[in-house]
Amino acid sequence: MGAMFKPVSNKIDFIAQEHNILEFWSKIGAFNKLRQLRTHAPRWSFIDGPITANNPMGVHHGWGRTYKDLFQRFKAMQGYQLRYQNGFDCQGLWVEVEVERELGFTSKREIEKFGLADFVLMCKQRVLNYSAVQTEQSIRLGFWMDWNAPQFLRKLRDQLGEDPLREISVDGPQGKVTDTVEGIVGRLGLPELGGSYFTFSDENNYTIWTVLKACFDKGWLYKGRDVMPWCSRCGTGLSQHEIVTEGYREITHASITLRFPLKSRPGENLLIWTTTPWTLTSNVVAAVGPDLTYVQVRQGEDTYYLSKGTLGMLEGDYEILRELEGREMEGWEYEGPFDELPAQIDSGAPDAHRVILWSEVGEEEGTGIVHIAPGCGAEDFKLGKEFGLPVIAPLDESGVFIEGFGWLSGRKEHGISQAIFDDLKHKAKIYKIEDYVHRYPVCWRCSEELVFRLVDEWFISMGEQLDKPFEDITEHEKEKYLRYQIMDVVEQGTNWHPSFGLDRELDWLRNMQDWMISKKRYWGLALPIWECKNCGHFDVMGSKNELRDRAIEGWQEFEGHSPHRPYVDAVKIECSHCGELVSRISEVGNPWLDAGIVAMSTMQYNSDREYWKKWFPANLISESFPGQFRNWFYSLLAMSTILERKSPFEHVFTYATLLAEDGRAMHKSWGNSIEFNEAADKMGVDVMRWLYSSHKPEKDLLFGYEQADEIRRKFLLPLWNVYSFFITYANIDGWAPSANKDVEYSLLDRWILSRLQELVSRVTAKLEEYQPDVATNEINHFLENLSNWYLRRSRRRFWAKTGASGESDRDKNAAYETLYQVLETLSRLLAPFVPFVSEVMYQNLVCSINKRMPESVHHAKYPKPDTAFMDQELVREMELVLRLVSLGHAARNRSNVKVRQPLAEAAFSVGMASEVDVVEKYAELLRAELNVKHIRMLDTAAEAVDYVLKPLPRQLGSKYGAKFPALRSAILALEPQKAAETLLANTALEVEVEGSIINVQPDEVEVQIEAHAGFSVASDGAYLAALVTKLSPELQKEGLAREVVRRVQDLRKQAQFVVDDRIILQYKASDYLGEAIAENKNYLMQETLTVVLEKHASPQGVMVAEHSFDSESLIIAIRKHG
RNA sequence: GGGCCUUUAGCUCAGUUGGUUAGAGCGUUCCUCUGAUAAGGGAAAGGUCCCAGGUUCGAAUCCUGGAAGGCCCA
Repeated sequence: MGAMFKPVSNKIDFIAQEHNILEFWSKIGAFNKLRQLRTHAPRWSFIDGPITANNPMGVHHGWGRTYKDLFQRFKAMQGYQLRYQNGFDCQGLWVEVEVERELGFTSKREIEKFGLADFVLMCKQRVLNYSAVQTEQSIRLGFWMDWNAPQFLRKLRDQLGEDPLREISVDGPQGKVTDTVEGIVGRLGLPELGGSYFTFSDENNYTIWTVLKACFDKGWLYKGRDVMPWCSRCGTGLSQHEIVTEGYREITHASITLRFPLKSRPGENLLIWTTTPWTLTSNVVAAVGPDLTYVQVRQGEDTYYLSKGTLGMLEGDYEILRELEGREMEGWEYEGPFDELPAQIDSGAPDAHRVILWSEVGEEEGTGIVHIAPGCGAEDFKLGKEFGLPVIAPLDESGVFIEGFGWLSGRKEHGISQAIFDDLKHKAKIYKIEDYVHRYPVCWRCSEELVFRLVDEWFISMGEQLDKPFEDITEHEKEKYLRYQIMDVVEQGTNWHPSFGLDRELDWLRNMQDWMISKKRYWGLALPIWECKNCGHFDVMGSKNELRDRAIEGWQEFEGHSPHRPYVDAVKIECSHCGELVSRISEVGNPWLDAGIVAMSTMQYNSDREYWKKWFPANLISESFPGQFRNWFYSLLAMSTILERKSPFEHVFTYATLLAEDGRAMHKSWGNSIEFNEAADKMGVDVMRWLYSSHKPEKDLLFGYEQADEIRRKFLLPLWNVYSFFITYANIDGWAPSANKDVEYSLLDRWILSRLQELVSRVTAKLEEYQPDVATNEINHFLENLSNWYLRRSRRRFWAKTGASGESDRDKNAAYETLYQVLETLSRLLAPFVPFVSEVMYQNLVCSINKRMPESVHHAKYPKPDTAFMDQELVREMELVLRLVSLGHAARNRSNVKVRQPLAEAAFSVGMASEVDVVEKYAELLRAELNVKHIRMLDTAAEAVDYVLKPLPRQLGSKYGAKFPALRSAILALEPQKAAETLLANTALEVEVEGSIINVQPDEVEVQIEAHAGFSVASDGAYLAALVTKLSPELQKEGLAREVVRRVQDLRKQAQFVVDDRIILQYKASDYLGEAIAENKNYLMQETLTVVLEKHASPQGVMVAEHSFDSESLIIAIRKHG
């Protein structure tokens, strides 16, 4: 017969094994075979949110990618076909910034000098480079996707650098594809090339054109003039999306309080406070709260106006002259701090300087009088419009003062504060200057402090924010406003996990401003807007063809290039209004357009609508929730709504933030960060994946080695040990699964099999409900049952000598059959979670035996619960047994008698009559586990001295409701012994409550019993275990014999004997111990596989050991027999 | 100021539709097992379930208000 399973070591290097499995998958083409196997299967659609291909991926990406792979594998095993298309996010400032850094550039001017064509090329190269890196890392994680070969991506990167226009041929799924290098790069992810999608692909860019055209047609696309956050280093504005989270820092600025002298009120001043002194150059008016109370105070010669609530900011003593309402100050004219500047004079600002009323003015900081510069702040700008004020915009795009600002012109805004203070000091305008700490916006890419600048940008209109609940929005209003269309789509077509995601998304939609889609940069979507400088009309191109048709100049220059700058900029069209030659606007697109279009572009919306219909909408998308409600989820929803008014996904699975083990964000400089590759090398990815998928997704995950180690010890090793145990003994016995399933299962077998089916059913349900954490909890619990109860109590059955008796052989076969079934099922059940170790188990348990089975566990079908094996009563009974066992161990602990010492008997009591049978039914299990000779119920009459009745609230409370307290006290008032006896005899108890008789059932009251002394006792509620601790000489000697057995086993281990090696054992023992050995000779020989047992004056063998214990002494020596 | 989330043992976290004795792991102390062995098991100590009201026979759980922290938006 010989071994049928591959031998398994219990000393296992999981990480090396993972690498072997990766090789195995690659050798047999496991992924492609899976796709072939499911070619005609029903579809399950997943859209991957693109990962930014700008750096190696981190462990936080590992978290998300584990979920993606988990759900994909689960669905594949359930028999679905999937698209398996990974996505890379390619365009945008984050790539530009890194390339700039590489080139050592610090400004936009340097990029333009360097040349846009080459710069854009380098951006593409960087993306190709890191997409290769991330592909390798993802493969290492076990993430099955339709990956491009990393070496292919690297080759394209290099060829692009050599000559982007050289023609090359590459292999695609449908054959060779020939194009220029740039052309191939632009077609990555398309059907003819396969592999990951890249948001820089031509298809992706042109499909966005389709969306923008649709917006244009609906009148939702417009050019707006607004004051917005601006990074003067990057030379671009930041959208609301970009600034809200990552964009704020605690920063200390010098704040200034200064006086605005009032005209025609000599000696009287408004007191003004600001943290941005440079904006004072552009001051136009001052605002007060109409309902706030203001005071005029005297300090020395001068008097000041400020709000009453801010009096605390004054320095030194003051005298309050009068109080007045803000509205009384309306129209007061004042002298501005920079009225001498040409910009002020030319704009007419000095004549406009006056007090206006603004209800938003508060008293939390400053003086309650707010300086307003409509060219320097978003709210200021809005007010300026409202009041028809002059607008002064002082800064150019690199943050330098433009002409008209006197000594300031040509100087940078950054670092100008001191000079302005000096100037104001000279003009005697300063009241005080002090440091002020506040949250100030910074550029999320380069950390430069933002300024607010008046600029022209392009927007998609979200429509008005109507002041009424969503339910009251009319069809007409939805028709008109994109905001409500998206909300409609979200309400009707999406499910969020966890569910609060819905509220967050709706909250974002309710409040979001118009979507700024332009960016004054270089690497990104070329916004397809051609704006006429002559008449102001603009046209939007909805496709490449439309552009070709409209082109009157520059098409040759552009042809053959991806729709990126600078080539696309060469194309000019004729203005459809005035006939003027028109250029494209210079802006590129917001990168969330690139990611948001993928539900359309990657599924061939524009090229094969039938294909798109098959896969749209996605059944699932999944990303982490911080950020994505306003980013990817939003842009995906927006673009799908614009084109189809349908949700692009049915389910969104979201999860929180990954932090370091110390609970802080991971930062290289804090020394608490772990790189993905390092984690994979040290923890192994099965461990990482289990760590990720067992975490409750909506909570932040603290990732680190301690947790990983715990998972290895608590989950992976026990699993492996059970598996290794099985293989070891199956090989010794030459056992293999057979078709003959006529098996006589033991109670224990039927129990674990029932638990297994329960597990299969629960895990499946929880994965369907997007609760992988609950699923893994179930598995952990099962594994605990399996290794710490089933296997512990079944071991001896596997050791039984084959052929000893028909009964024992049948029992052993049942044990093998059971454990095999459990492990084989587990290998499939666990495959989506831990694809490596489950593959190893499956290969050996299934493929070694039967070559006709699916070649990989990931080709197999997910287990389905077999109700024939389910036995809920058995499961409940075993729960009770486990409880009693635990009490038995506790009683031993208390008595300080070790388990190795057999005891005469254990007596139990239980809370309910129905449970008495369970003790009898499982007596053998209890006996063996607790190492006692006899199991019985506690003799309630003779041994129990005290009873306590415990009315059960769950049963009685729900049955009798408000009567419960009265019933409860009535039961407690009964004579306990008599009542207990009634109940334990399984008969109902008659209780009088408020004049009526209630029949209390035996399972509605627990009976607690307390036992005599003479036992070692442990109890938990009604449950009690008592051990008779008095030892007879026989028991004592048996205990000693077991001591000897353990020491022999230990010696076998040290000698590195195989578990079925037979041995010759020589020993020398003190007298009493000698007797114990002689009297337990058979037991000892059997346990230790001793064939020859010899008493010897000086024991000899390959291993010798000397022991003394329990006042006895022992020398033992072993050697192999035969 | 508004929306969402969180608050349970020293630490990290579970806690099903409300059930009167709130659990796990880590850490600490002790015990134990040894055919899973550079593991395993058990016990002890450790709790105002953030606070205050309310609903209910009964609240960690449901409701209201508040506090602290986080995220998002003004």
